[in-house]
Amino acid sequence: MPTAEETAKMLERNAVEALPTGGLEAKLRLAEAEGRPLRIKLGIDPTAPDIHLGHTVVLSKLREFQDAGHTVVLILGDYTARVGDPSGRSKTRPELSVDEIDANAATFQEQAFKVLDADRVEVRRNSEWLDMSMMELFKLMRIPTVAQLLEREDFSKRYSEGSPIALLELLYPLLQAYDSVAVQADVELGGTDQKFNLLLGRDIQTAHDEPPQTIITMPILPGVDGVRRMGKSLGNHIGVTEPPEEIFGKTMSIPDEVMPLYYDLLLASEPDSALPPVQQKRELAKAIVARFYDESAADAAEAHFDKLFKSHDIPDEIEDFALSGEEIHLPALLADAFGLSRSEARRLLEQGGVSLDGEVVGNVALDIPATELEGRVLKVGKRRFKRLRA
RNA sequence: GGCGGGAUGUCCGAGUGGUUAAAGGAGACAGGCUGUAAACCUGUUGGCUCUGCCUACGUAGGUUCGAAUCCUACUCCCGCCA
Repeated sequence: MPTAEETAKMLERNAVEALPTGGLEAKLRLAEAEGRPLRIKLGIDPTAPDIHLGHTVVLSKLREFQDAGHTVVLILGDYTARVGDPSGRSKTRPELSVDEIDANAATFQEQAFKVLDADRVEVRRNSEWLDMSMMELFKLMRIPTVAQLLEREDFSKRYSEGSPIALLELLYPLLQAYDSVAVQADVELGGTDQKFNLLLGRDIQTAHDEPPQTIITMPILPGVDGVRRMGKSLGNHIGVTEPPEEIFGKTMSIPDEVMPLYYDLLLASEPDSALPPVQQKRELAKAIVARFYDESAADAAEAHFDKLFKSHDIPDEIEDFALSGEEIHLPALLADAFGLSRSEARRLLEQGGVSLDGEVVGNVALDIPATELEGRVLKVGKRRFKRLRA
């Protein structure tokens, strides 16, 4: 049985900050003394339907807590999603409909269980308690000052450059903080961008005569561009439910510089420096696929990758696309098959980005009889394929 | 409530009556090089029945041969005063 000190050290591995210093260890001792598991809180606002690798950094840390015998309280922020977390944002979040939020919450929960142990988790929705009375809200609003809120970098930046900040956004941290009161959190996790919100939770708990939580911030995983944080709205994410080939391919496209970070945050290991970089990245990509699927899927994804990008072959399975009509107008075909506009299709043709059975199609003969296209493989760019069927 | 400033393409941002589908940058896409990496080079980046046509500079009108550019109203944002 590891001591509280050892456990705390293990759990604080690769965290950016754990505050207050020694707080986690004290919480662990308390749990031991009271003979109960700690309640580890994570709040996720279901603003987008899918969980991506960025989320899994924090989820994996939660898993470690679970494995150490503690309870995870996963809060689906169905109520806060309607407010919109301003953290790190340069503009107000778009408003989501209740239906969207519900649908997102459902898939989120399901996907979170790809990482979490379903037996040691309590799933809550913050609409359970945030639909509060004005008096309760006033109590919250007495605690932080306007100056404290405006000092945050995201707000102060927006304020100084003249971008609007809705009063509601100022309120967001309070709501998240109140979640900690509602679920009696011992520890709360979040990305480094959540530090303010997490710390405010401590003040709000104290004001409600509850012991303040310990907070742990985790590093932010950069997206496939290697620069900005991974986020669906930034289009640089790798979703955990994406097909194995996609996860593999997207992982291969990350810049080398962030590879060690990916290894550390996603696999809790280091790249094998004896291997050439490309091999290191392959191992990374395979390990990530294997984590969300299995070894054989990882091997298949790698094989698929090689086929496409090493031997410039076509993939084993290509979706069929039914041709309609006798004479096929190429731009129209491309537009329908790949969801492009016809103008876009024309440009691609001009630039040699379209090929049929491996042969580049220029923009000369734009009308082709359907019979000539039957069974041929249409390719756009490097990785979009359709098999044509008359 | 009063006064002043502002709203431009995916984003940022130039443009104050006439080759302006709108400079520049970012992003994205395609091609080259490669390790489908990054960097770098080239091209493209509103739509279409595509050597032309249509639609676009917050919204709706107006002035003019001609408007993103001038006028009026409205909407929204920012600031100052209260």
